[in-house]
Amino acid sequence: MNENWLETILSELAVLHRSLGSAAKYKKPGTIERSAHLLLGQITSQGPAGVKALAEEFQLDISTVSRQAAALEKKGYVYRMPDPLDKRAYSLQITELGMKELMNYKQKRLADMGELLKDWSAEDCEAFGQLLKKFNHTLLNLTSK
Amino acid sequence: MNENWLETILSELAVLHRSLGSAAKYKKPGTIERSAHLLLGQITSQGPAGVKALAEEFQLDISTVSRQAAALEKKGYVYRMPDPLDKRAYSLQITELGMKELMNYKQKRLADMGELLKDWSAEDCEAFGQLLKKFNHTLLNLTSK
DNA sequence: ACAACTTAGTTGTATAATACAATTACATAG
DNA sequence: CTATGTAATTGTATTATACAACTAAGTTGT
Repeated sequence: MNENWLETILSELAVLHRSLGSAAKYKKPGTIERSAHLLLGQITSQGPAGVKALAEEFQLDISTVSRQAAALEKKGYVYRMPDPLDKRAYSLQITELGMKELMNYKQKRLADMGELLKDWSAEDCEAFGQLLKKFNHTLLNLTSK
Repeated sequence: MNENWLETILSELAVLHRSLGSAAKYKKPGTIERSAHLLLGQITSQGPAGVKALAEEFQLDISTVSRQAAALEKKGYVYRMPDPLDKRAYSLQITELGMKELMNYKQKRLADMGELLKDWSAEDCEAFGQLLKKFNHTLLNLTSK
C-alpha cells in the first residue's frame, strides 16, 4: 500500500471536510440544514422510522437525531405517528410540505453541483461518485464493528 | 452531464461530511483538533505566516484562524514572531513541540487510514486521492472568484 | 503634520452539529 | 409487582465556523 496516497487522502479529506463545513454558511432565513435534510431523505427513501432506528442507520447519537427530528417537526416537514404497540415510540413520517422542501433542496443542490463540476469529464464524475460511495461504505462498516 | 452521478456525489458528500464530523469525537485529553492540525501543517510546509494570510489560504474567516492560532500558542505548538516592520502583525512559527505533535498526529492518522483502506486496491486509493484533490481544487477555485 | 482611512488581529456573540449524562415515561421479565 | 431495560428528551459541553464591533497600528492626502 503506497503511503503517499494515504497521505493525500488524509489531507484532502481534512480540507474537504472544512470546505463543506464553511460552505454551509449560505443559510438564508427559513432554510433548513444539511443534516436535517439527510434525515428527510432517509425517511423518504426508506420509509418512516423512529429516532432510535435513524440514529443507528446514521451512526449518530440518539440525542442528535432527536433534536433534528424536533426541528423538522417544528417546521412541519415531518409528523410523529405514534406507535400503537409502544407508547414511548413513534415513527417520523414526511409531510407534503416536507416533500416539497426536500425536492427544492435537492434541486438547488444539484444545480450548484452541476455548475461546480461543469468542466469535469463524465468519467471523472462517475469515478468520484463511485469512490466516495465506496469510501463511505468502508467507513461505516468498520466503525460499526 | 449525467445527473445520476451528480446526485450520488451530492449525497455521498453529505454522508462523508457527517462521518468525518462525528469521527472527530475521539478526543482524548490533551489532543488537539483537526483544524488546528491543518494550520500546523500549513506553517510547516509553507513556512511561517500571519493570521490573515492563513485565513486567505484556507478561505476561512480571520477570526476563526485567530482563535485556532491562540489555541495552538497556548499549547506551545507555535510561537508568535513579531513582524519588525508592522507592530500589528506577526508570523506564526512552529515550535519543536509543535513539530513533534504534528508528526505524532500524522503518524496516527496514517495508521488509521491504512487500516481502514487495507482492502482497497492501490489503484482505487490512488484514484480516490487524485479525485479528492481535484474536487477540492475545483471547489476552492470557484468559491474564490 | 495631522485627520481620515485602511489594515491586522482580537473578542463578543451566534449557529450547526455533534456527544455524553441525567431524566422521564413506558415496557417487560422475575 | 418490583426491578430492570428501553425510547425519547433535555441539559450541558465541545469544535468549528461566521459576522460584527472593537483596538491598535500603519498609510495617505492635503
